[in-house]
Amino acid sequence: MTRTLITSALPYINGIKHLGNLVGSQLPADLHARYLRARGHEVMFVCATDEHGTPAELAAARAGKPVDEYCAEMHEVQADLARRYGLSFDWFGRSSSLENHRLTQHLAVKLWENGFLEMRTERQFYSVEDGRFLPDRYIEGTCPNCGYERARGDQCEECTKQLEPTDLIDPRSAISGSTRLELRETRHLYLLQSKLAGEIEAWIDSKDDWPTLTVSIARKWLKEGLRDRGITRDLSWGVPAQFPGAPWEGMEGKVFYVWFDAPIEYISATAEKAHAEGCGEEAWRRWWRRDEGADAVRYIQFMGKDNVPFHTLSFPATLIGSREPWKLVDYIKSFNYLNYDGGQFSTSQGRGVFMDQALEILPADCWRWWLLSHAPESGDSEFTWENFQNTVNKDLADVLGNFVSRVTKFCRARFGEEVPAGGAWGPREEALIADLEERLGEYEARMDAMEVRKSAAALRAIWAAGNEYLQEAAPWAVFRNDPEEAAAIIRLALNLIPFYAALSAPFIPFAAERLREDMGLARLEWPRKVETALQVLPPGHRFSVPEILFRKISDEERAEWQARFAGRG
RNA sequence: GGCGAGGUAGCUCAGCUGGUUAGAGCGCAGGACUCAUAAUCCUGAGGUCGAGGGUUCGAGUCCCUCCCUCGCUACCA
Repeated sequence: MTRTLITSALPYINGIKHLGNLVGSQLPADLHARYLRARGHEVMFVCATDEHGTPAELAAARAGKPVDEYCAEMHEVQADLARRYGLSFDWFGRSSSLENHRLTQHLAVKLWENGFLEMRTERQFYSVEDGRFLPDRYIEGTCPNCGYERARGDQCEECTKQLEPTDLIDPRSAISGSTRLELRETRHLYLLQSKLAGEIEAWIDSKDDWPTLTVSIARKWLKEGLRDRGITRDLSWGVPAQFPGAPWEGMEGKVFYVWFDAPIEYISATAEKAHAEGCGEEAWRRWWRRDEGADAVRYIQFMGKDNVPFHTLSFPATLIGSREPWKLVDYIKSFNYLNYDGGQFSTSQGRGVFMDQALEILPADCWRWWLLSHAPESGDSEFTWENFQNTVNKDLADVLGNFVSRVTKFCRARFGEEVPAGGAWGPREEALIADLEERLGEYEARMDAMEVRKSAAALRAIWAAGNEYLQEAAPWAVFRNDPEEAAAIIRLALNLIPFYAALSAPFIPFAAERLREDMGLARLEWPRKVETALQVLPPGHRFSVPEILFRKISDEERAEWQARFAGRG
């Protein structure tokens, strides 16, 4: 049996994510995980909150809470949202876990021993009033080029000129506005990516099946020359830069950079699960250590395009440089951005729909379906309320929901709430089965290839096939003269419902579960053969007519939501 | 500025290594049906494939120039 390891980019801890974040990593990862499990694969699907870094500290300060407490709370909020969206993580961990502290320090030590870390002294702005060193982005001042007064230390947003913080006129802290800034010396560990560039490039070159988006981003960085990267920061919240249980001379009071420890959490999260469940170390190591079975694992990462450099370059550099047999990613599925109604989602402006708000107005499956069927795979894609309304109403309510409705209600009216006996399938049914067999093959091929939008289209076509069949077979007309034949038609149509539920579960798990229950089945089986699958409900099998599976979105609601989420500014 | 991605029907998007009249879904128009969430099914009308040049027997697909959008540019994550 194939074992598949799936990781989704880690959502950052400082707030609730918007739908663009969801569709860029966690949701497609969940789709694939659910699909593979249904096909009988052993899957390990892990995710976690990414909890370190300056923004987490600042968000905690704004909330008036200690950072560890803030992170613990936000982790629960995100975990709860994940559950409500049906994200089927085998483990949803925390990058602040003990496991991650240990492993991050372990890997750093290995890198140090192998000569891939170096201590360097540099000068950096220190804000006396904030009591902290400031990342370039957190320094504001007047742009020497265009005079814009709110230019950031890395770039002026007005004239797009690249800047150094020292270029700024009247530099001040973006956090407090304080101008008491001093250049102070500080020492940091650097990951010598330049020494590993050759190995990384060879590794990237061996991946001939990766999406162009993934590879082109990685190649670009390699072409420009992989630079060494500082992996420690002068912060208090994070993985202490020290040896496991012992100080690291010169690194006192420093923590590892969030981007160094975050991807390591993929591994640590698997260990968290093993420990939480009282399993031995081998329970997680068989997924991650090539010397302990991970060579038989296919490892797939899902992420937005902004994460690609870290997953194609710096994280592999960490693992390769450790000279330990860690599992490297086999396939990276990356996504572009989802735009919102002609612009971008904006957390600061409250523009667009956020994960919690979305669930206030509609069930998770509606969002899952729209987002996945419009996933930004080839380029940035666009969310509009009109498109969303049309898609939900047409695909979910009319094509799928109404199919279930018309079949079950017709059966109840003519035969009662049980699968009718009598009649036999003829050429029309054989043709449908052959057609479905082909469509199923298409759907599976798309899902195997992780072509998300095309998978959705293939699934929709399977739903539509049921309506086409009913229209042609017209059991309501046949019933008048030949109730037996009508019974055979309806028996087949009823059996399409669990068939659809099984195939649709990766996309719309909640609706699939309701259908399973209403059709009186203990579990849904992925169809091996269409003809067999369409006989799981035998004559006499009881069912109940489902409630409306998906209600429609009215024009009034659409208009109201459009106004509500337009944001300010 | 540099680099990357993209600009294809009203909308959201497919179009692999260049090859007959450029596709899908939605929307729209007409028809059929009446079991169903005023649902479904069938048919149809819509595009000088961002602009201009070039290569070729032949280009949405390759080359050049230009225009527009978005992203990245390594200390936001």
